Amino acid sequence: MSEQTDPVKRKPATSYDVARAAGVAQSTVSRCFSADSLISAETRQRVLSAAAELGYTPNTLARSLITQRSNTVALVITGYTMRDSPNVMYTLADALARQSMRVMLITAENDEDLRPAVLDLLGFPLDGLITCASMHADDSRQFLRRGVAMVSYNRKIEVPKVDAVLADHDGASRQIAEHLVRAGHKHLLCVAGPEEAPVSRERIDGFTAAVREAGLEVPHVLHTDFSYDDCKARFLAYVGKAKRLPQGIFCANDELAFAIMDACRYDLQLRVPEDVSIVGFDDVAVAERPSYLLSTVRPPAEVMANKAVELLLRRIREPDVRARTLRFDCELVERASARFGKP
Amino acid sequence: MSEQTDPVKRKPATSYDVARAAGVAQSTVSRCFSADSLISAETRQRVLSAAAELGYTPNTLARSLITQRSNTVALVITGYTMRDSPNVMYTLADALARQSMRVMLITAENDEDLRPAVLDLLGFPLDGLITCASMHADDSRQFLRRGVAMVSYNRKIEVPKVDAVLADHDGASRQIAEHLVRAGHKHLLCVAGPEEAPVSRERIDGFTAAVREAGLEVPHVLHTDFSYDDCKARFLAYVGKAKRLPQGIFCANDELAFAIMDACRYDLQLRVPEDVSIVGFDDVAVAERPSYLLSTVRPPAEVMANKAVELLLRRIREPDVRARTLRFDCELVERASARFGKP
DNA sequence: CTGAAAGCGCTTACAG
DNA sequence: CTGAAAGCGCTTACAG
Repeated sequence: MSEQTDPVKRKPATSYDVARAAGVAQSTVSRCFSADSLISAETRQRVLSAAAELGYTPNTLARSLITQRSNTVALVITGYTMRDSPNVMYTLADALARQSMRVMLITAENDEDLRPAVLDLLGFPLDGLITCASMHADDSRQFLRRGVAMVSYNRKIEVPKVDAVLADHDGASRQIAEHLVRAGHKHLLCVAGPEEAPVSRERIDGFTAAVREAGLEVPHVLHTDFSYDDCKARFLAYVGKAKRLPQGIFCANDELAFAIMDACRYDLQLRVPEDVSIVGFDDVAVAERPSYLLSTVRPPAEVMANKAVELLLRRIREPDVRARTLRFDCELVERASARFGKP
Repeated sequence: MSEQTDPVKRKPATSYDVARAAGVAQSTVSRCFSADSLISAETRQRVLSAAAELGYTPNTLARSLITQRSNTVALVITGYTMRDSPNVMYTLADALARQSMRVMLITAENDEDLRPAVLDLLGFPLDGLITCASMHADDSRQFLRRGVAMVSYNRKIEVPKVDAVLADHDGASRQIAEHLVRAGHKHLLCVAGPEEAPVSRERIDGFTAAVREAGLEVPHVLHTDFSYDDCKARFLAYVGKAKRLPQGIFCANDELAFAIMDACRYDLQLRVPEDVSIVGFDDVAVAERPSYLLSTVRPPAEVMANKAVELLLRRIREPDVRARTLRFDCELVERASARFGKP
């Protein structure tokens, strides 16, 4: 039986192996792989070619242990948010990668399921963490205590030293309400996610507050699990036993609005917007297609994601500056699915 | 000026700190945090409460360095795939998390941009890597050489010891072709992604091969950048100067099919499927909505993702078993957008 | 410019 | 059951 080493099982080469091959000290090898070290061109050349020969790359884990920088940022996100706005996630990950940060992805179906995975991360010396989900204040403090910089994306957070990037859902929802009221809609309906979904809640609250302030009857809120099917079913059930059809429907996001629009058109044979105005939120790609032409609200998601990364990097550099909350205006996108009243 | 330590800047407690607080050796502390160590209940109790007091969690980096297991798997995925099938990514990440694996996310807009980020990862002692993008064979070998288990998701890969999980795009596309031919469609068109997109190519190749074998004229292939707008524009331009309209259109994915359907209905005033049959691929959620009712193909994406993780774990345990390629049948989903001929 | 040495925070034989 | 010691693979003062 030969002693040939199988390349698959061979352990990666270390700086000692390279040092031996190049006839230098291990510390010299190390210097060749850090940016600003004084190394003679000739030595560097020899070391680098020995390294290439052995397929050597410095072990970043060992490096992190000693530099106390892991160059790793955790991205915490629920399955729902990921499926619903994959682009937010892509933009965050991409912006991080461009800053030479590694991205650790923490995901689970909802905030509660996320928690064990998040806590498990306490043992990993992260440089930073961006959360697109609501975290327990206690958990956040644990991370802060370990020196992890934190930024919250689209979730309010009341923990000191945690920055936040928020879309002004409240303001946009109020504008929608005002437009619908001004156009003469009297009977309004809201279609929301689950009771506890924070973004949905914010949007619906803003809308109903503005309707109340306009002196109209406060709209009924239909809660759903955010899915198309559930939304459609609940809406049809609601309409079935309601005294009258709503004239305007505000949905906490575009997917809900599509379900409502389909239900109105294909199940109830209503014309949109002649019989009913429908408004969504997010401006996903499908919204502008001719089959929907959904009036909606566009939060500046990419800008916000890039800003979140910027805030995070700043906080990594200066951990003790006061927490900043950046609030971004959303753009109203008026299409054919709703009658809006101009001021 | 007081010497009060700011909790935010305090370095995380180490096992030595806990040992001192509990009056035991550092190695004893370590034992309390590994599963199957012999520790007296009393000692463990004392150590654990000291640890809780200090907010101590073992540093997984240091642990990995010594155990040679990082419990980390890299997920390599392009922006396109991520936006197009966020659910694949979620399923992969979730399955990994359930196996107590950490997930490192590597993303970039396309295969080429992905490369630097992937190579950067060579320095991180991964346990495994799942790629949803095409990797250079050389790069794959570098990982294998470092003992990283690899699985390719929906990309053929010819490197030994790399497992693959594939949908049978070829077979499904051939079936679509046969159905369209049998229903009497003579003039067919294919709408593809970019020339080099591997999944798109596989689907289109299967379709055109079957059409050729059926003795019909080989369909023209319209290449697009996968975006709705580009697809629509190129299609309308093509139709504008074509001698006749195609009777059946096969699209490499559902998004392209939606663009084609909208163009047919709203720009060309054609009826679907009376004037033209349209078929997509993927069965995204929008496909079954009443505004589209798209006939399409459903690859068992969740099953495949779970299987990919299963293969990966198996290969982590047994690095040297022969490479396996699992090919999954897709389901034809017949809706209203195409006339299919029954055999 | 280069080397010898200490140390990052752990795990794990090895004794006792 | 517990402790002392070696070592995982690096970086970085400290000398020279």
